Amino acid sequence: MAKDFPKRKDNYSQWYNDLVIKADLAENSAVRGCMVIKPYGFAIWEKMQSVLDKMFKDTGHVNAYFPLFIPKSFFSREANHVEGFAKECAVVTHYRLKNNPSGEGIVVDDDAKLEEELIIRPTSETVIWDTYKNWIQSYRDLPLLINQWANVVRWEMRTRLFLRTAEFLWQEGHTAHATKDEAIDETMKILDIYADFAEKWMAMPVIKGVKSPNERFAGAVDTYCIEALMQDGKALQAGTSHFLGQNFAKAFEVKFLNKENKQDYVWASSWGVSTRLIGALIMAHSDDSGLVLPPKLAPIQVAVVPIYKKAEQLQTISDKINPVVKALQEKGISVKYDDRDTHKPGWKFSEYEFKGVPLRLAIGPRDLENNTIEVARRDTLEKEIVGIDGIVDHVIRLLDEIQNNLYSKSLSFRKENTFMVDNWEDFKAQIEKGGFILAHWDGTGETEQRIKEETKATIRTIPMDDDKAEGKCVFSGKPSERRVVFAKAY
RNA sequence: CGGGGUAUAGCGUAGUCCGGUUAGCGCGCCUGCUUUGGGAGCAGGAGGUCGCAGGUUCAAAUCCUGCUACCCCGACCA
Repeated sequence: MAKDFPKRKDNYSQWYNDLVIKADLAENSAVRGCMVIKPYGFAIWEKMQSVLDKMFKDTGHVNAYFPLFIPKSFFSREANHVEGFAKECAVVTHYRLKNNPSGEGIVVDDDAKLEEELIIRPTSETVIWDTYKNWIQSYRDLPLLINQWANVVRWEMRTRLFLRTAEFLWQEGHTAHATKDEAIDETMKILDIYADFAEKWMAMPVIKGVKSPNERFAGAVDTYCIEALMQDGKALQAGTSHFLGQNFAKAFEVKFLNKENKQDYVWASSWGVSTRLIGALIMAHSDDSGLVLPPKLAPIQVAVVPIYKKAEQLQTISDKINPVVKALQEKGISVKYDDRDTHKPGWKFSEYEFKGVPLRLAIGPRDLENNTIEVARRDTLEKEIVGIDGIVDHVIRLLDEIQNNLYSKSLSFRKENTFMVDNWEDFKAQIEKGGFILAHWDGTGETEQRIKEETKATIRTIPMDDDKAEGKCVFSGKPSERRVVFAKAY
């Protein structure tokens, strides 16, 4: 399986594409730009979902579901919004097929043309705000804190598994608030949740910040994001949280009576993360031996491989290991005891290694004799023989260590690939090599555009945590009040 | 959506330029025996509308036209 597997340094995008396919995460479908998420890949998404869903619910959000189809007229209500999405919408125009009157097959029935075309949602702000209008009359109806897990469609020109597909799965939160401050607080709260999730669960360090106007979500007042650095030196936007101001409230006439008995427009936020996170996860940790998964999101955390010659030997091993498997499961660890006799141990080793299972235990006749077990960790590819008696605690400790190790490795990588740059020549040279560039920017869209044209690099984010330090724009030399993060991006 | 490339068994490929036996090979798959601590060995076997649709020809994987999908590079984007 890992035979003929490309190395990252030779061809990074080939490496990624092959990894997704060979690790059995997803494949291309019969429909252009759409993917089939296979069980192993979907299991990662399910883990992500369950963690995020709990985080949302713990902060007072509830789930609901809004329709896949959006009437075309809804879209034109918010001018920036429609402009941002119009070019990539799939449109339903008919509701019936019929047998081809002049031959084989089946054709669209022209008599079944829809009065008004339906857009397949690229995002749900419009249909949701059209609904919220009916739900909100008074400040007592606020805040409204709703999330939905859904699929959306954006007709992308160029697609890549997980990173950009025409259809993808995500969650989209849509909240309504009585005051501006409350809506901004919500936007920030979610950004913190996303950053927490990325760092604590995905073991992937991120920079929190705000997008420049050019990169802002269509219809938002401000777009906040978490931005991660991939191993090839390109940036990946991993999540976004938008402060929508009163833009959608005004577009959809969502007003409420405040405590002073005055009509006001509702303040809003929206936020989302998608199956793109799986792409981020893959690129953050995996190596030339295949996928590497952080224990907290790995569908299988521990694989156990018995080594035996005859059936009665397997029985002896199973008798020895089953209590261990059970004890691990009782600690909440997902263990796969792989006693299939259709594959050999060496084959299984390679399989679990390539699929990124964090820990592998192997037990054979020698171990039975010595009361030991072999432990192999995926992150370092190290193996050790340990006594079987303390194995449960050892495994728990190791999983924790692997989780932390992956995070600190990613963090060191980011530090080594983040550069302060103060002149234009250095900027151009460094962008070619990749990484995050911290440079001064004069704050204008023109400069941002010029830099993009000359180097392909964009402002990934204007960091929130940094200390401000004045300087001169790396491109124009005009005054700048802070450094921003430049990079080439996915 | 523009430029370039590719499409032959589940996967990877030879053959295509220059049309002509039964489309060849490796991996995988099936059966049997021997194996099993890093992707086993030997023997036998199954598996092909040559991406799809037309056309040229006595004859098409091979030549021509159209279409589709994927990959790379651009523009667009989570």
